[in-house]
Amino acid sequence: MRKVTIQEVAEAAGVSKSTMSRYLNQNYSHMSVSTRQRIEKTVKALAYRPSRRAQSLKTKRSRLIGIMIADISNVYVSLLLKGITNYLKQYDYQTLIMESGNSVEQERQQLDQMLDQSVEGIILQPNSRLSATYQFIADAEVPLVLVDRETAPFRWDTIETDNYQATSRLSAQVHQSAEAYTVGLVVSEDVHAISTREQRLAGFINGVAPLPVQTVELDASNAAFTQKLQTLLAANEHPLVFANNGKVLAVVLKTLQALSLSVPRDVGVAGYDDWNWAGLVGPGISTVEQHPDKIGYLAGEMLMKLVQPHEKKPKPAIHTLPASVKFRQSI
Amino acid sequence: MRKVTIQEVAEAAGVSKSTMSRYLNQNYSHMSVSTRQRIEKTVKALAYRPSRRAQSLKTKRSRLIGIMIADISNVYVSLLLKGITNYLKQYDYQTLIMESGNSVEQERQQLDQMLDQSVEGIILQPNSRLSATYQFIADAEVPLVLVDRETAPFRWDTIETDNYQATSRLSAQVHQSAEAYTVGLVVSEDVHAISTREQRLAGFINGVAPLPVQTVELDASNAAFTQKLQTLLAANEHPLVFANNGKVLAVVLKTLQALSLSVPRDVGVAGYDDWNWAGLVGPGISTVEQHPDKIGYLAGEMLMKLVQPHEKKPKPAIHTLPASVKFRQSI
DNA sequence: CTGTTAGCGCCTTCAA
DNA sequence: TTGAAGGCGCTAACAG
Repeated sequence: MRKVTIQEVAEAAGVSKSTMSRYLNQNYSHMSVSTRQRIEKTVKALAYRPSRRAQSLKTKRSRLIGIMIADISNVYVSLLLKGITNYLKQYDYQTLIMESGNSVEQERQQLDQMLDQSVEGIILQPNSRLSATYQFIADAEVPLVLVDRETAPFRWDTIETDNYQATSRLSAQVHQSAEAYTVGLVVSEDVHAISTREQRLAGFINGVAPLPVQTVELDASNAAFTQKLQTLLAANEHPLVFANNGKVLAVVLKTLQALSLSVPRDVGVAGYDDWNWAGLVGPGISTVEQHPDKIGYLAGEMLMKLVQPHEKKPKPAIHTLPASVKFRQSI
Repeated sequence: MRKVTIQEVAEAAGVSKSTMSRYLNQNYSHMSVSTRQRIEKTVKALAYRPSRRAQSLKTKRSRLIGIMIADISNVYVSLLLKGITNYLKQYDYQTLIMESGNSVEQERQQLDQMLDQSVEGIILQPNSRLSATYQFIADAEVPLVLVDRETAPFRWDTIETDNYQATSRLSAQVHQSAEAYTVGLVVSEDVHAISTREQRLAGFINGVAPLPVQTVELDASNAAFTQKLQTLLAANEHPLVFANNGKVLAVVLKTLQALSLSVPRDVGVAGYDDWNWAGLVGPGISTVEQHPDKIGYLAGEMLMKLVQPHEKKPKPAIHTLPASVKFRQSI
């Protein structure tokens, strides 16, 4: 049962390809009712469905939108995707999802492939902080919306969390705490690679001020963190550990468990939670909860505005969404 | 900067479209080195990239494979996707990802759209248990691989976890426990809708036998579960609660926390864990950990075998992957 | 070694 | 109200 073409249905219905095409595009204006019904029946009988490829070759509309994220196994990202598809489902668009694996080169390759597939628009969680990196997308005249992270200088619609504010509010809780912390320890992946991480670090420093703040970078292993922590404890410090994202928070908690450290007696803990599980762990971990689904939904909305032919295009802007701060017993 | 076509590069390089096409498809066999280099330079200068749509219209190869899952925000699914893309990245294929929202009708619509986009193959987490539901895909001669769940009668390659075995092994731990459980309580979404859930229920009953087993269905709220649990406790039962998937486990744990019940003193808990967080919660929750990334990877591999033109097609089979059972203190 | 020609499946004037 | 013809960007014989 090979795919049937417009030619074949047309013949079966006893009309020309042009008439078929008119039917498909709902140009019923000047078509006799009888022809229309005849075509309708034939289409149903043959289970005919037009080929998008052929259509789009002609019309330049692929009905494809590209979504480029850093890591698809990330919970934040999966909720983001949920939000995007949730908005897009009312439209007749399909999503081409690719992941960059946090590599700028791979990202570029994948984006090129997206363009090759003639996507009509792109939602991007950028790996690079430079707008110039993505200029080629604008050159190809493909609408672009950034999510989660921003690039400089400002150029495209960007939807992100209010990281500075939220982190600041959460970490300021340290001043209400019965525990007397002597140092803040921010655990993060490469801080300066991504705008978001920098914003959170800055927010933390602001929130706990005048407490001194140290940072430790988390790579493949947790060795650096473990060592840093033990050094601090050996020096009789009382650290407040801050995990800069959900993945890091998981590592931090597992490390503390492995070291049999008590929270918040030995160390305080706070951080970003993507899983919504932090409330169940230990005494309840104080966290920032983002709303990636909302970010995705809004990104979908923005992109559709840019893609739809007849909408007036709004000026690009940065949209900052508030995050929820959950105060629990871990500080 | 509109997209440049093969025609334009050909003219710029002073060759015909055919020669350009040969270059693109690496048919260098009978092409003078000078032409080749000239083309190479022009292509680079104009930043030319061929249009996949046009190519595929001719060649019937879209380089697109469709992935249809039930719920994209599910952690299991995001790891599954990771596994698939992880395998596919060595090939030049893009993924069209859609979600069915656990609805058979929506699933059908989306699958139709996938076929409209001329995907070369489909990986499907089916919502229906009937193979007949998906016969139209076979009719369209599009290779199909099922993941996570199976349909009957057997017809396509299927990659899934060994749910019965794993659940059985985990729940058999009840016989080693110091706690004297009097009843098993399986919490699940609609058990008979999905093969996987039935397998787990059966495995649980087998593992805890001869302990009596009750079930409770989880819908939007946790009310039914809460009530059932309180009834059992009021009757002085000592229940072992089993959460049939990761989502349900989260609800169960949050409910127990809300009721201030102690684990395992008041109730024992075990279940399926998608997050890998269960070890951090309470006394450590005994769980089955699946390996969705491996399922995805294998699914990608199977599909590529079916899609690649020159491979000999293996007979379809059901591939059952073992899960890990983590014994912790919650039983 | 390279160009000419004829489509792939559909849409879109232009005529009839 | 309908059909014929041309073309979207590319590939693949077939010539030369």
